[in-house]
Amino acid sequence: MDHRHVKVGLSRGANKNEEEDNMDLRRGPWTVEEDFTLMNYIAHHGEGRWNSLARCAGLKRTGKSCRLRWLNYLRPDVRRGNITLEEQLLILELHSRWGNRWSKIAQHLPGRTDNEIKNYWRTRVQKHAKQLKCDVNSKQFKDTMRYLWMPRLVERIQAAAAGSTSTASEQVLHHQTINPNMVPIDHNINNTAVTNSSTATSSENSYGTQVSPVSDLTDCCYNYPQVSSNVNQQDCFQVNHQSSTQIGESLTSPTGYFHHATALELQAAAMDHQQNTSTQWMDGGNFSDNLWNIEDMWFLQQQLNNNNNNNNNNVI
DNA sequence: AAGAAAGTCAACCGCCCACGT
DNA sequence: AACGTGGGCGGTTGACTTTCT
Repeated sequence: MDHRHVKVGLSRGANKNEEEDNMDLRRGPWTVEEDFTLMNYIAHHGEGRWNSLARCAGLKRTGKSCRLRWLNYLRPDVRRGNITLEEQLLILELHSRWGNRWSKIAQHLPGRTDNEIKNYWRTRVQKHAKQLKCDVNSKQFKDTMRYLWMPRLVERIQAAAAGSTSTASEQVLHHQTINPNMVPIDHNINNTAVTNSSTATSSENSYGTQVSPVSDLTDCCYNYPQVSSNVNQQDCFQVNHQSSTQIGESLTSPTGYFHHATALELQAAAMDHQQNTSTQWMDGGNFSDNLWNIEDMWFLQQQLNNNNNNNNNNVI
């Protein structure tokens, strides 16, 4: 570990005393001793007034650094480990509503920090926007999230709930049959599901943060390389519009798979959304109803068809 | 086996705003 | 009103790990 001692320049508005205090401040990764010092001080004196806290605690850190370390790592209610399927779904939904308002999104994911959610978005979601060669804020990408990723996430939530007592292969079967109107054709999807379902343990990286192999968003869009390599986008999934009347029977509201608090938060968020007039994905108060609007799926299918026609025309 | 590339995440930076004086 | 200060926020960096070739 490289524990650097760095001369830190003056922040805006810093006075002469602070200039002296700011000299020889530590930067970089926190040591166990520093963590203990900070936790101990906050336990006795509480948080806030971070600059004076840093001084009084004897930490050679900026107040900001102390605050960040406390909020993102040391706080007792910080949840570490897998970002669950439900949390991923919530992040996608809330980001569609609020954009990069990470702290606001984090308020709806108890124990998660804005930094963690931001990192999740940048490393997992934006990566796939790149693969799609489209802007993360584009309508195409948002439609893809809404019509492809989110339904598939819900499917996986359902599969995880139903498959908690079933074998991996049964879970795959469940994945394939749970929605007869949206059948993944790309075998990579199923292979991925087999691989991931059979991998019961989570991979843990060096930072101690677990990334669930089952819940990772990547699994929901392994067909994107096809899209970006000019393979017919219809291969991503099929929608049998003629049998759309079966949808109501075959689909279950995803809300029921959220834990109670999250469901309430979603409802609150939906109410909040209703008060906003900006165009968003969910034009109503009921998240599940809108998520599972088959007419929307049909709409996207038409969009994809149009896109393909345009692409073909361009090629010709 | 080794180097390159990609992925991950803690930590930092700079801007901004609220509040006190 | 103007200024100083603390703190919150989103964007970015870079160290480290994992995966790929």
